Amino acid sequence: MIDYDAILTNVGRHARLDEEEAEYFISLLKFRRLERKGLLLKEGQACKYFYYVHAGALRAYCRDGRGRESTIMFAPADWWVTDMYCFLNGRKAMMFIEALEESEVFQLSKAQLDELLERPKFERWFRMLMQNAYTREQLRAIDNLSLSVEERYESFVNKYPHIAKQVTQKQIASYLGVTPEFLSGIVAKKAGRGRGKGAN
Amino acid sequence: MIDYDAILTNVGRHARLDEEEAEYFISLLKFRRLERKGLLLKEGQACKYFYYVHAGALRAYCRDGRGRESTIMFAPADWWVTDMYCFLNGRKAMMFIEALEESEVFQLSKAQLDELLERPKFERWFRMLMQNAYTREQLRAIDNLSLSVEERYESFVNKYPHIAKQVTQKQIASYLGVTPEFLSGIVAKKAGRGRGKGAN
DNA sequence: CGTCTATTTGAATGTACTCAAAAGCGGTGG
DNA sequence: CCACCGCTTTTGAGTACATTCAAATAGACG
Repeated sequence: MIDYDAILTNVGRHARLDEEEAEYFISLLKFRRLERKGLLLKEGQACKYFYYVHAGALRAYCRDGRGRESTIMFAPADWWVTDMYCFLNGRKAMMFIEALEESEVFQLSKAQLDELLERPKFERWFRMLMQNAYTREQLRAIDNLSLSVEERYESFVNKYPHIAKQVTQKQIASYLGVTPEFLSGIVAKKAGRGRGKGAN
Repeated sequence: MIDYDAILTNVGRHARLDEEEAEYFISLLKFRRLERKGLLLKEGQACKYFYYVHAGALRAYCRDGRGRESTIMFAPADWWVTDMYCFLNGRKAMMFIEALEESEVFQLSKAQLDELLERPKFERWFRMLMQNAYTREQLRAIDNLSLSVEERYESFVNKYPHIAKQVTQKQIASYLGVTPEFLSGIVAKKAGRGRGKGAN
């Protein structure tokens, strides 16, 4: 019925699972479907689950005092996402996680993850996820500290060309930490300079 | 001769080691002393080691095209530090790691870490390090995206009061991503408003 | 004590934001 | 299929935030 191939392949990238392990892993997952703009998590809620995006795309963002949104990360198909700090430490969520389009996810609770982590193979798998997430965040921090907005935009598009096509410019602006109006100007300038390479 | 208590206590926070494990761990460490302004790592070098700060304090930073420095992290005593992305992926370093004062570190090579990670207890230890590092970076990213410079400065001082006293204002400015001149103004304004609370 | 660097101050400049309004685009219902 | 609605994108004027450059002062270290 439900297709577990993608998620097993994903986990398999860091842990070679045998039959029993694969079945055990799958037995913990709960499948969930979301309509466009549906929320998996709201600020203030308990953050109970770690999500694997099976289809569609999600966005995690925070809202500050004045209602401005900051996009923390995009999670297209085959990514894992949650408000990790709050999930791991049992705090109330600081983020919203929203479906950018109709999506399907598998969820894993904290207790289930802890159970998984008792097994060395799964601990390695999760260690690799955290390690990659950390280095990715660090590279992002370097970009934010040392590049101009234009360069950050380029860097984003280069790193995540697929995401850049999937999401609105406004959402990219909120990921880069600038206003949509300002990013619009930057993109127009680049398109002007770069004629010839453009689509169509 | 060399005092391993601190580093064993540090590791012990996430992994209860028995005699054999502690000795094995210690056998992998190389002790190293650094004078003030000494460099553990330079941009472009192979990043071979993961460092534990036994005494003193380090700073990891990048330099961009125009020579501007961005501080990635401070590593006071009892912290671990390296250019993690380059260390784990065998790339040439993007960062400098410098001693802010006379310091002592233990170093662990990539091969040694990989050996350690074959043991579940050490894998858990390292997983916890990566997990904490990731969530810390993510919280920093949220601060950078949603707070004003003044608020970011406050947040930094609240999170790391000890570091804030140990490092120069210029270094804090480069951590926050602003010029030292600008931060100077902010700090003066806060001190003016906050009279009465200030240190003598 | 002298040197080197950090910090402060200020003026001029540049970068990014706010607010407002128009134009574009996609989806929905009639 | 068309017309309308809501949201995104664009454009521009005015403003606020942050940088640059320069010079004076203050602190730290040898």
